[in-house]
Amino acid sequence: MPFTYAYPRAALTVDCVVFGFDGADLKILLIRRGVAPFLGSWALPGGFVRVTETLDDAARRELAEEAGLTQVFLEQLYSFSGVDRDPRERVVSVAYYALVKLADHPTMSAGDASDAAWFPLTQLPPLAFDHAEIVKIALERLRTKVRYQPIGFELLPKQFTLSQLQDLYEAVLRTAMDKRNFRKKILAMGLLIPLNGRTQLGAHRPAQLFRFDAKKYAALKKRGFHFEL
Amino acid sequence: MPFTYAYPRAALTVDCVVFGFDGADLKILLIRRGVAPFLGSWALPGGFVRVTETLDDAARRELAEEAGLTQVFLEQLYSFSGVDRDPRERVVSVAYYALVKLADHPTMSAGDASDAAWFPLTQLPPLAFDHAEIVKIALERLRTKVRYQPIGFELLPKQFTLSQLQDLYEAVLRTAMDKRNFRKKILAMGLLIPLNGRTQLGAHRPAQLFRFDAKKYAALKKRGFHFEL
DNA sequence: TCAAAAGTGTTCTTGATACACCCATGC
DNA sequence: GCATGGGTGTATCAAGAACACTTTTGA
Repeated sequence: MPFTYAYPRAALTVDCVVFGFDGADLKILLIRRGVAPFLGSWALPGGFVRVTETLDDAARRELAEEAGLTQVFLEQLYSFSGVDRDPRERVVSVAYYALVKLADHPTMSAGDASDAAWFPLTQLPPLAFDHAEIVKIALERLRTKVRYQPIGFELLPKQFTLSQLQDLYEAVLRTAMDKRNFRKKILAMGLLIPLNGRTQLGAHRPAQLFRFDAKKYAALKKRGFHFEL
Repeated sequence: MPFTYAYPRAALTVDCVVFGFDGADLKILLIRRGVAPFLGSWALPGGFVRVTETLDDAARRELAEEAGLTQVFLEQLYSFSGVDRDPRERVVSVAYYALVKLADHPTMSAGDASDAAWFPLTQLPPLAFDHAEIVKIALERLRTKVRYQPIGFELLPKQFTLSQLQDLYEAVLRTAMDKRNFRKKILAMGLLIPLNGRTQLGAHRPAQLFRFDAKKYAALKKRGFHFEL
């Protein structure tokens, strides 16, 4: 059932850079390709956009199909249009980045995709197409955005300790931060709600758990508040 | 000469939000449509992406064809994909925003487009398609970006006074700024080169002209400097 | 000489930085 | 009782905010 047009058209795809944090390293989710081209290579989850869906719809559908991920933070990143980025034909890809609570999706053994795995950013394998470039842009975006919007919480479990939060920021921004100043600043915003539960983990003093107060943030933002860390 | 594909494909367009500054108001460039749909309505300059060109190429080509603009600051903004955003068929549009030195392109009587005109942002006519939404997103981007990247200079002539620069920031950010503090801060960055010429304008004290030192900025940026105003 | 925009310093307040020790727990 | 990470306060320094008058020119 062919579809014909008066002028040639590029194919349209979405690709998703999915970030996760395991408490130590920032990681991204890759899928091993089961079809040519780049058969057997690692690639970003993604695929063709259907003519009946928006780009956001397509990105969410691909995340669900290829990685079993739903309900994740997802934001459009950039559109990539190099004329030869796909060896088969002209393909324009709209890239997204997603943030997932790795601890909540335990071990995350992927969906129906042939093969999916988390890679630390420092140990990425060679990637198909121009996906290395897309990852680079996504990382830049994450680094700048995490500083002035409270999106870091999307990478942590709903309940987290201040040390976990600081570890996350240090991993994303690749900088060491002073513990007292970090706690002072983040608590001064009044966006973290202390919970009565506690965490024990290993053999140490239990830490206070917090959750991010999204409603309060939304209200403050309307009144001109700017998150910044 | 039809082109056929196994699956239906969306058409792909680019649309450009072109900002200009006349010394008092921030303006955008609109084109009056000469074809259906929205015949006679005002719309953003833009058009279909050819299968042989990148998105950036397409945006620059459309700016040249429809508005006679070349050599302008141009940056990809966001991709819009509402299923019904074009009444004819499925069209995905990649939006760009451009900054032009309005004073250098004098009166800017447009290119070969049937009709082009500059509108102050406060007095925009109804726009075709979802272009009002695109303008809104572009304006948000401009407002956030102008504060931490030196792109404001793209809207001023190469030589400008500090008052012109401050007027620009006040127009874009819609805030009043203190003259002494503004000058102190911007000069402290060391990115403005004072010129020996002077401007006279009306019947007042001449003002020192400056130009932006793009080379110095590039060098500083590499060493971790962050522009911020 | 007047109107209009250019230009210039200091004080105060606020937020950022630097820094070291005790606490609670499991082993 | 010891190893491990959790938790806390102050003093200093830098940057941002507030603020009013003199200068230069053309008309």
